[in-house]
Amino acid sequence: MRSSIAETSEPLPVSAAVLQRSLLDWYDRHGRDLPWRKPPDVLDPYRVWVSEIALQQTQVKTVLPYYQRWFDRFPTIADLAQADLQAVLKAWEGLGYYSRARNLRRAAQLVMERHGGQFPRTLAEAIALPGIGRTTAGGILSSAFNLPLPILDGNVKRVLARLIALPVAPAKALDRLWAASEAVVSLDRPRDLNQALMDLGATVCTARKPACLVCPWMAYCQAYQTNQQQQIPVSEPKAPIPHKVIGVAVIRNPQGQILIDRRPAEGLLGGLWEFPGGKVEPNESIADCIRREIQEELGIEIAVGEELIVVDHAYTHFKVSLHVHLCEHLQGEPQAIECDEVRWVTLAEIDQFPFPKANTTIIEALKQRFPDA
DNA sequence: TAAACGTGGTC
DNA sequence: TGACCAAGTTT
Repeated sequence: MRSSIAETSEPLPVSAAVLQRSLLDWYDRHGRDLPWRKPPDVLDPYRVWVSEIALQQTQVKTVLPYYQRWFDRFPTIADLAQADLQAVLKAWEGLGYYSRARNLRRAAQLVMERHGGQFPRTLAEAIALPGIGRTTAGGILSSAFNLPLPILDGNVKRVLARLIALPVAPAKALDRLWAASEAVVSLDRPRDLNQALMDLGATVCTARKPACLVCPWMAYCQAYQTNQQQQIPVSEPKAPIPHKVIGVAVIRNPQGQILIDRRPAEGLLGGLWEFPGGKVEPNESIADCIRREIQEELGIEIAVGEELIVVDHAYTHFKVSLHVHLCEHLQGEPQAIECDEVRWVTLAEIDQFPFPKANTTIIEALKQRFPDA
């Protein structure tokens, strides 16, 4: 019994066989040559898994320099499972979305416990691991084991939204997009088909100025055929993001050491180190803010000195201006009140700790200011 | 369901 | 400079 147009309409504008043949032929000639895509890497589920996690919301070019380095440090799932969280975060430093690194390590431990150190081969078992959703699971299993499972990452959403001329934002039509992805997955070459979909999105069916004239799906693309490729996919309105002004302290002691703290394990930049500080309240000076925050967070008194640098940084859902001042420790033993740990370190030691990007900018400024330290 | 969660590149 | 975008998952 068919109940609605939406449920009964075909998921694809032409047969899957036609789409598969044209796309795979294009992929054989124009697909990208990526390390996790060819043997021996593609035959190692661990390598494919790490690449899929690193590539979440992250472009290939950004991931490339991290990829081999990761396996130098954590050659096997067992090595990752046993590694210190701090070492894992240091290897991930700069990639962002640090819950990915925490989840990767935790999932490695679960693979050891549940699957004897072998990455599981079923969708349900893969999705049960932290940090692996349906897209990543499909990506890993199709790539590593050539299983016919659909994916729906940003590239595929855009490609399929254009192919079917989706009239609403992809987030509002995930069921239809998953159905289209499932319909187009090749039974012969699922690995190549999925990789081809992503390559098409990354290199031809791009967000801005898609190269429709060289697209293997030009003749079938409902967006192109109706000249809507610039308007599709429909974008969602985005909420304005707040801008916070933060006072930050570089606190030095008479030995020339600097005080850093480790952020709580979960949440924003969880487990990473930083220079202490906090949000400037209305009608509060930067210096007053820094003194107050350091008293509240670390329980010590400091003297706030000259400004070292102002760092503007944009996160996904807010922006900050870090007003960083050089400070002197006056009295009190630093306590980890609103963080997980505090340490005095020298500039020579500081590179051993994982820091978020905005703080590495501060470290660079410090090294310039104190080149002999 | 919507917000939280990083960073680098482009226009 | 600011807005937008890029191989999403979690809560």
